[in-house]
Amino acid sequence: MPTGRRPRVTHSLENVVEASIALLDEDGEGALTFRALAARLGGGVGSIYWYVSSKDELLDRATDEVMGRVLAGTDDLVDDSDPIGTLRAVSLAMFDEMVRRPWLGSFLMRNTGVQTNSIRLFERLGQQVMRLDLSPQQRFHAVSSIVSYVVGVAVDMAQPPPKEFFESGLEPAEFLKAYADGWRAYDADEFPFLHQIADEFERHDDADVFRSGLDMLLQGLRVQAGA
Amino acid sequence: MPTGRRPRVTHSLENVVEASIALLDEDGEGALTFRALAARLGGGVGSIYWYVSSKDELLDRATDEVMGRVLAGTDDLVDDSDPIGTLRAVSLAMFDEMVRRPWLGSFLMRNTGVQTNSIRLFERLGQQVMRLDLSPQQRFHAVSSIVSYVVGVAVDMAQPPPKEFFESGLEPAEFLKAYADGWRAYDADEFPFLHQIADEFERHDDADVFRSGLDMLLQGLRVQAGA
DNA sequence: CGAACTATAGAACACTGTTCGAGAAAGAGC
DNA sequence: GCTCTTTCTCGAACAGTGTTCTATAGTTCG
Repeated sequence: MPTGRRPRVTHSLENVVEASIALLDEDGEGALTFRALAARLGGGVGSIYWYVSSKDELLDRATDEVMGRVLAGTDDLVDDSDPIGTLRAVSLAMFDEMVRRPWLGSFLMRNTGVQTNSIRLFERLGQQVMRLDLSPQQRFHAVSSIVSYVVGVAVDMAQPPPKEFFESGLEPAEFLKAYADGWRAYDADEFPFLHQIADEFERHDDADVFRSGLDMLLQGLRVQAGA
Repeated sequence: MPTGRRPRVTHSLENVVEASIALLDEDGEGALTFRALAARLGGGVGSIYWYVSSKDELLDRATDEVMGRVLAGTDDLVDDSDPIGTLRAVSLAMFDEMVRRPWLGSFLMRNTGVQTNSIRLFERLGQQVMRLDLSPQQRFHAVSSIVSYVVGVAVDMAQPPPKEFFESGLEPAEFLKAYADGWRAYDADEFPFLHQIADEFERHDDADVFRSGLDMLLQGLRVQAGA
């Protein structure tokens, strides 16, 4: 029984990581500060350092936690009879999670010492590539490239729309149009590609773009494996 | 003639951007602070805000400046008779610059409103893709994917080696080995891929990996274009 | 009960980007 | 020569950050 004063709060690593993820989900990367986190946990700033030795470690732990969920969620996507199909399915699952949590991309693959689940995902992709007729070096290159591509798209999506978006309260579609109009403002003779592409960009879907590039990559892999 | 007191310094946007790039080159992203920048310019902190309205803009300007140099440096790489070869050459030039300046990757493609040269590079890639037999949508997807891949690799390389590297003063090669040993410490049955790959990783060259993935991507593009 | 350990709390520190206002330098008009 | 205006410099001050430190509350265990 507390002796009258406000009772002290008690934390745990799970609590801390969970609250961190919640803050990141709600308001993005900038919302995760030790003070905001402490307030959410109902305690003091210093306490967090009992469980985590720096903000970097906190971010790594949060990232690793959601990567763990991705890993678990892709368990039944593994189909050993179709390695490339599995590569595709797992990559798409990662993409989905990145759509759900745009902050993920910024921290992915930062400190593989702590982010064990990222390594597990790396391994999962690798095991599929092992079923293809490739040299170890080719396998290493293939998985590295897929990861780089996924991370690249992730970074793209991690960028919040400029603040003008929030200020002028435009719909996402309208904002896309405004962006495309920015391209159309360039000189048509000097920038033919920008003009040809503006329409596509205006009605594009991130998932389509992602899938398209992924399929190019996998097609290249297929050719390399001599299928 | 100054009246005895220390004479005032005079700046320019070029000066400011130049000094920023120098700081970034010398000690990385963390070294660029307004105070360090002011000290280097021999003036006060406030003056910088006359030329630039925020640190984000400063970073955008610095990034755009070096992208401009990449753009200029790739002028003579353009070979209209070999679109895919040109895509490859331009991408490799970007990779080279990212090796030289690891901080580049972190800021690439952040604010296309300010980073005009990034758009020009986008256009340069696009014009090559326009020579292939593809739909506008396919072209848009192709260039976006290449850029995502390049940025993904850039981000990989932007990560400074953990501080243990500086502390223990290891050679780069030894550090790579230490990293590979970390992989070998995982259970061999559960992580067959990690083990098969450890040797490759230990003696890998970033440029090889980059080229390999790029070629996969371009091979996929070639197939799509029905060549 | 008392000692040892685990864990919490919040003030204090060093550092960041940014704002602000005072004022110096340089022209423009007369 | 003198003003008035504009352009630009400067550094103190502010709000916010991650991190460190120390006091101390709660718990465990002998």
